[in-house]
Amino acid sequence: MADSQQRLEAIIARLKENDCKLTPQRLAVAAILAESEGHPSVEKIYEQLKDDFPTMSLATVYRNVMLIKSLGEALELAFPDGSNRYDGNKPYPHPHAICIHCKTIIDLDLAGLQDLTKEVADETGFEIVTHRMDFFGVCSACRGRK
Amino acid sequence: MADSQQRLEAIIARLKENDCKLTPQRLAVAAILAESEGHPSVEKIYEQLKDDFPTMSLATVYRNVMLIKSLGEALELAFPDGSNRYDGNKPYPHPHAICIHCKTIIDLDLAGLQDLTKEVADETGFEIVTHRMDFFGVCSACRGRK
DNA sequence: TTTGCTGCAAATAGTTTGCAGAGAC
DNA sequence: GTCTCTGCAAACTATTTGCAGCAAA
Repeated sequence: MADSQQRLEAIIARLKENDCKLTPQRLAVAAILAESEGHPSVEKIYEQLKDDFPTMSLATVYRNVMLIKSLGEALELAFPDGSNRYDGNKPYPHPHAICIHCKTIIDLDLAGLQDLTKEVADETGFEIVTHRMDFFGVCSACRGRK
Repeated sequence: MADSQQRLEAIIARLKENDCKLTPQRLAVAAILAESEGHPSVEKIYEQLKDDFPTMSLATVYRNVMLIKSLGEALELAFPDGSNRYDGNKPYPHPHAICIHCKTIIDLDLAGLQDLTKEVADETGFEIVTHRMDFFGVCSACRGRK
């Protein structure tokens, strides 16, 4: 989609801004993050790139994902099972629905979220900076399959 | 508080139910989880127990925390930075507010949560089983300190 | 040319496991 | 007495780092 193309350009712009060199490996990682098809893990990104870059090292993927994350252009989603998945397409916090069977992750857009954040701020006296909201369940496809 | 005493008994009951032996180490871990003062990490639990059980092994803490968690009597809170903290006092999913400076974790009770879960179910077709909701920010104490 | 990036391999951190002896029931 | 649990150490996994050569600007 055109959307991911725009995201890629945004990430590249941010990299240039910070005087980072645009190596082929880095651009490839950025491209996958920009698309974020299925919210890939580092391992997934690595596997996707191995074909195009046979000498590609896992460490390089880690370094570039971390770099892009630290520039605020990718969202890290850490899960209790220790797996980390990334979203460079919507790099701001947003709710997800995760299927506990097929591990599919769906982005959500919830109306009540703004109010909820305010409620938290009022209740706790916290200055809320960010949040993490995941709903775990069984997607309709997996439910049919069972 | 009396609350944590009750929780401890509930955990012990569950352990017996599952034919688990009540070793002193296991009871000590259960007691700390029942209280869950500050939502302790495995490391924290270990440190608290080292005085009473000088030979206590970290592995034993891990094993017992995992056991109690798997019996549904403790909630695991995994964070992006890789740290895990546990709540055996309220072992069901509930929202938290986490101070990004002092790492304090506060339990929340949000009115809008039920509606939100329903909204997600309707929007996605998922059968929601559980959720994870954390708000990160700066607590009033840390804000004053700055 | 300069500086940062990559690939490799080794290091690290957090967690898990195998095993033999100890202890709960 | 039986069978699970514990402590220790080793194994493991995911991630990070040091270094020498390579490549982008």
